Amino acid sequence: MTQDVKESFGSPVGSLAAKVRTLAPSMTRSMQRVAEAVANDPAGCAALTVTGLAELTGTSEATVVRTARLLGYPGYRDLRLALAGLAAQQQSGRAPAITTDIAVDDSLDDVVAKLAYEEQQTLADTAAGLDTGQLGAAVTALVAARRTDVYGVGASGLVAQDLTQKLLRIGLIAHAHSDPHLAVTNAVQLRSGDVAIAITHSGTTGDVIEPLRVAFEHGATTVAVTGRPDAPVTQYADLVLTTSTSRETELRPAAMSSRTSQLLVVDCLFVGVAQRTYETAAPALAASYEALAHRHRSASR
Amino acid sequence: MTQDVKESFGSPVGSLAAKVRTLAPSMTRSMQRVAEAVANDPAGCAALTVTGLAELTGTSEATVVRTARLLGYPGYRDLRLALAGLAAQQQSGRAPAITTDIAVDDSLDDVVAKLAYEEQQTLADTAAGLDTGQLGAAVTALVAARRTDVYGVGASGLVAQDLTQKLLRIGLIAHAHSDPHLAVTNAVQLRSGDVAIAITHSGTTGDVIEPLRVAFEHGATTVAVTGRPDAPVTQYADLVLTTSTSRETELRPAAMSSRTSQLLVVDCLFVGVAQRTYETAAPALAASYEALAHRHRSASR
DNA sequence: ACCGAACCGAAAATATCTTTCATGCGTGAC
DNA sequence: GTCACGCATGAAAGATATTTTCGGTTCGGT
Repeated sequence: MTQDVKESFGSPVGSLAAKVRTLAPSMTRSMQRVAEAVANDPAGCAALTVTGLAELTGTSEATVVRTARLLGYPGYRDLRLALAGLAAQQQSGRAPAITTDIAVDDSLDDVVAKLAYEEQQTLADTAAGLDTGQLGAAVTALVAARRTDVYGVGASGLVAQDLTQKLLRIGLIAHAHSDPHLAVTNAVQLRSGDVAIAITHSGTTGDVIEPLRVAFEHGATTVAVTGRPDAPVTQYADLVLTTSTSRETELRPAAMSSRTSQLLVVDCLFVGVAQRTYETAAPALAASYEALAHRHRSASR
Repeated sequence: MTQDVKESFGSPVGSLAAKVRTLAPSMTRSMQRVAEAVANDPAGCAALTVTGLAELTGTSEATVVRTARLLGYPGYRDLRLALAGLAAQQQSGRAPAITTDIAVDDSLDDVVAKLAYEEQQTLADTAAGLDTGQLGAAVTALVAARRTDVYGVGASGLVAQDLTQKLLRIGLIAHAHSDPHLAVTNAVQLRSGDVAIAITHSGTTGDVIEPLRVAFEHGATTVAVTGRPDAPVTQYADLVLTTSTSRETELRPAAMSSRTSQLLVVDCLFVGVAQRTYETAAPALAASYEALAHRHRSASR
């Protein structure tokens, strides 16, 4: 009954800060000012009218509305409701635990705690921002695919491999490509009914975009896993799965949190596919487990 | 209509319901209808305009506003904001109810939520169980090492590669080996002052234990990253970093959570090393970032 | 039955939000 | 260096939502 609450606000409430971070790069200066104000003080902004917020940020009503739209709400009115919700949530939940960045002179205990906390944050943000519609469509495509190619270079290449490893274990035909030349030559083989997945945080990695483009033009179902839903890579993507973007700090490159985020998306894809193909996936998983058993020495007790 | 539906929730919700009850006697019939609707379904009402709520309750806008005033708000607008907050709180209150395993017939929304939750758990467990003494010793060894070899096969192989990628970016000499033969032949080259790291969840993977043993016997500082601190692999490990082990379920192989756990350990190692070598690490990170820039297409705007 | 008071909703008045459009600024091409 | 183009931006018009006003209606008391 009240299950569909969050839908009526346009999007999950908790993810606003994450969404601001994700979309900030694609915003204009004025819009960024508005977004920042909103992210910094949800409660305060919820109390303001369009005009008020426009004055506060030194912009115009139109800009405020545009920002609200970009954040996924039909208009400012709805953004405001969401903000009110956020504020209430924030207030009821205990201290937001605003930890500082990792510093050079932090103790190892601090490092461990902060890293764990930040990765947890990343997971929460990703889960909140993931479009299950797109995810479902991607799963459907994967289940039906004759073959699946996954493109990724650098840190994303490892995620690509992780995905293919998993898919192979449940009997799907999947390959990961990190060599851009081989990726393109393989992409040419793809056709309708096949799936191509590009993994790139920035969404601008040419080495990954190129094979996806080729796959796209050959009629394959193309999926982009990226932190920038408006990046070039999405141009050739039938489906876009957005990973979260977190503050990058000197000691903690973006690669770190984007990897966590990408892996969650990949896991979701995998579990989704495993569910749909349960009849074959379950025995396949068991079989691969069995096959590996002899490579393990018996554990000491 | 069920008057007592929302009793079980926290004070904020209860307070509204209580206020409605308290004030009900002093309300006129139409106002009671409005108040009741609001108390029964805050979320639903928050989505409605004055006109909408008036129609829903079969009354007029004026009555709705009057009711809002009676409940202590300046007008309907503010009541609506409060309702949105209430709804959000209510929603978040029921969130921690995800304790069950992922089932075949779970919706994708559930899958995403459960996976994120479980991985968050895994991170917390890992952070709690990590021995910072051992971690510090491992960091010290890495910083001083002439070269570092990392062994891992299967999913752990990707973690091994992740670690080497990171170490390379801050100027350390590191290699990942997933081919057991090559791993052993390379391990022979190691000597005192070098570091060998074995990554294996079960701690029983022969292909990984063997090169670690060789490295150990050649005097290298050996580190085991494993979920079983008493497994065979630790026999040849000077230092043991324990990853957390979570319940394995049919649709969620252990590889999934062990990977999350291993990656956190690896990140901690990396940041630890980066801290200690900050003078050289920071510029090296910046340089590698710079070098990659030209491989990215300019972002769209 | 008549009076008065309070309730109520239709519609006007106001506030708020949204859209449109002209302006100016920056950017890239020539 | 200059020009043309596109895009961000805010002012103001237009649309919608909220608040107020006001007259009709109901109901209890006399």
